[in-house]
Amino acid sequence: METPEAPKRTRPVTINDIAALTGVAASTVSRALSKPGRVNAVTRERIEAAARELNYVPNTQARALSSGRTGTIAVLVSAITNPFYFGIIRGTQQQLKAASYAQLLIDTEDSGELEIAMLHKMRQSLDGAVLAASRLSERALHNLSNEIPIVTINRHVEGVPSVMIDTPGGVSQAVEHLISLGHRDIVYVSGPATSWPNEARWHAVRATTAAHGLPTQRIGPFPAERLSGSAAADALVNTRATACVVFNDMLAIGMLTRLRERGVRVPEDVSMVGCDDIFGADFCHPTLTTLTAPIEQAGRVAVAMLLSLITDRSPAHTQRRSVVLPTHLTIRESTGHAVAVR
Amino acid sequence: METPEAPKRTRPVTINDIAALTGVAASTVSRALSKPGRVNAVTRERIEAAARELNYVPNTQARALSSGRTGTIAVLVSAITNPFYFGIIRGTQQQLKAASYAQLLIDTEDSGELEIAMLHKMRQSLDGAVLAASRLSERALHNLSNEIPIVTINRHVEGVPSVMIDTPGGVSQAVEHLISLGHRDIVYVSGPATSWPNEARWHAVRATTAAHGLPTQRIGPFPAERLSGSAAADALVNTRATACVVFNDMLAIGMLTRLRERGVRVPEDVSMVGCDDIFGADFCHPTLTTLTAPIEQAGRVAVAMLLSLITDRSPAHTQRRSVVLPTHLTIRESTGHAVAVR
DNA sequence: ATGAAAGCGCTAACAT
DNA sequence: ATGTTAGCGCTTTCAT
Repeated sequence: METPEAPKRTRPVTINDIAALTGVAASTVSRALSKPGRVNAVTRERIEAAARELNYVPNTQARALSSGRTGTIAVLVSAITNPFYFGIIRGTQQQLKAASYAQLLIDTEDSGELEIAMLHKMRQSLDGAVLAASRLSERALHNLSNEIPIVTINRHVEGVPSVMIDTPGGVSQAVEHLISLGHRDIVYVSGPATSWPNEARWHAVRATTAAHGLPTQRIGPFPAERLSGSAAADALVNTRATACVVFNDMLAIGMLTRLRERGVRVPEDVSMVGCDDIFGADFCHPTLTTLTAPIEQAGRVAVAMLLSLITDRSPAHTQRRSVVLPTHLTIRESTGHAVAVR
Repeated sequence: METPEAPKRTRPVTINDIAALTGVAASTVSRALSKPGRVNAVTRERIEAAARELNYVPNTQARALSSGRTGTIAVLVSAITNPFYFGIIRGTQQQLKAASYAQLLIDTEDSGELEIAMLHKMRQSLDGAVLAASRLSERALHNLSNEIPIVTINRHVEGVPSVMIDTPGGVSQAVEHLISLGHRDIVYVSGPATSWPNEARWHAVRATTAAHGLPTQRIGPFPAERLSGSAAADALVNTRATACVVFNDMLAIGMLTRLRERGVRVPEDVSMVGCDDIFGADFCHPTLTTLTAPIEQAGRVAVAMLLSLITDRSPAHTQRRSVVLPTHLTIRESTGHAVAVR
């Protein structure tokens, strides 16, 4: 690395230093560095050489101030503890790094107010934002989208570009799987009432069971946390259902723990399907049958869309407004044949 | 929220607008907003009222450009997939938000080159950095620390403020625990060779076994990933040891999976102790006896130190240069009595 | 193709 | 206590 050896804090090199060294104007240096091609090839090379020699690093603040582009993208997650968001963040990180953007991480703590407040405050220091799990109203999202480029994940609002993970589609598959195992009494364990995907998953469960002429019910809502699993598990036992689809793996893993404590065997007594396939779903006990979501990919795609939104001059209608990523059912140990009688 | 209703993108409000509205100079507005107390109470209130009315949001770039303070702290992690770092990030996030700092997340991909390159490039857009798991040499860290305020986590270099999680101290406790269960042949499963904590943990294992007159050996090094657990597990079986201390939980959980596949029972055939107590250590199978580290707290403390480093005018020697956070042994299912014969 | 000059929004001396 | 004036480093017209 060309790190300066001197430990003393020294005045950073600016384009003026390069200009002085090469005998051109500062504006030429700026052009040579930010839009090569708009400058003579040989002078550009001289400038680049000088920049390298002086170990020049552009000042992003100054650039942002005059150009309006900050080179920073915010990624908003609703609760940084949830491994689901680890995957998202990992995906966005990869894609942003590849495009030389910086990633500002914001935890909205599941609060729509905080979400809008943060975005509003940082609006000027951002080129755009990825909203993973927005709690905002359709209208708020719509307005926001006119203020600053945004892409949502798992939240669809007309006119706002989004990446949807097709968990509802997968849920149908999961329910079919349970039915094929002989289950006739399937309940949906509901996540937070404010969660958009939660509603979608519930509808998918209901539609699929209905198509088979089976009844269904939902229990909850429960916070999507491991600790809430206890309450959810107890509620589940009370229903006397033989199988359940759980809002997400986080909650499902919490339920598994509680069921074990109570001596309810999975899958012998009750089968369970989770959603997401987060870190841990493959090594909990029993391992969890779940809807594997392309989480990391969702992060990558969201950033790709956002950057094209920012960069492209193409008219809005040319842009892909929304993409849907498929999920698939990963069958592990937590689902099995229904027993004849409970 | 005081979000403007108009969806049209409009020129942001500046201090000049406030100045014009209140009839004072822009500099007074600046003072009133950033250092109240240096301005008359009533004019300040008028200014604040106007700012509120116009829905003013300071432009961080401009502020950074002229003041040199960016209000941004970088947090560098070596591999964003590891849940250990999510604990750190959660801690830093909390503390930074409380102090109204923005958090820039950087994944160094376990590369010292990337680490120094990123920091060097962003030096001017940062007020400081938290290095969780630095791969840099002592000298590089020392130099860096003169360029920009940094606090390291789990890496001690003279003159560089650090937060140390006392896992080595806990390791001794873990080894005592195993010895008390009758184990006489304990191996250390090594993490990455470049990892500083890895060495410290190994030394602690060796010192403690030696104090009891017992032999010990290490196997590895292995990357601290779940997949590497297979190789580590196979190597462990070959040693015929009855117990092991593993570099971290990530690797340990990977080993658990492999041992199960091979029909090696934990803890009946072999006992295992991990390090960190990451997400998953309490629900893997069997649940993992491990050294619980105050991960989130480490993140919080690191930020607190960093901010005081940045803010305080107190002379360097007044600053806490280093803090050590204790760990404790959490006993779960993966450790048990040694069998007489293998 | 290049240079000169005017800001971007804010802060920080320096005056008053 | 407040106003005036210079920039911070860069990009961007507008000339040449």
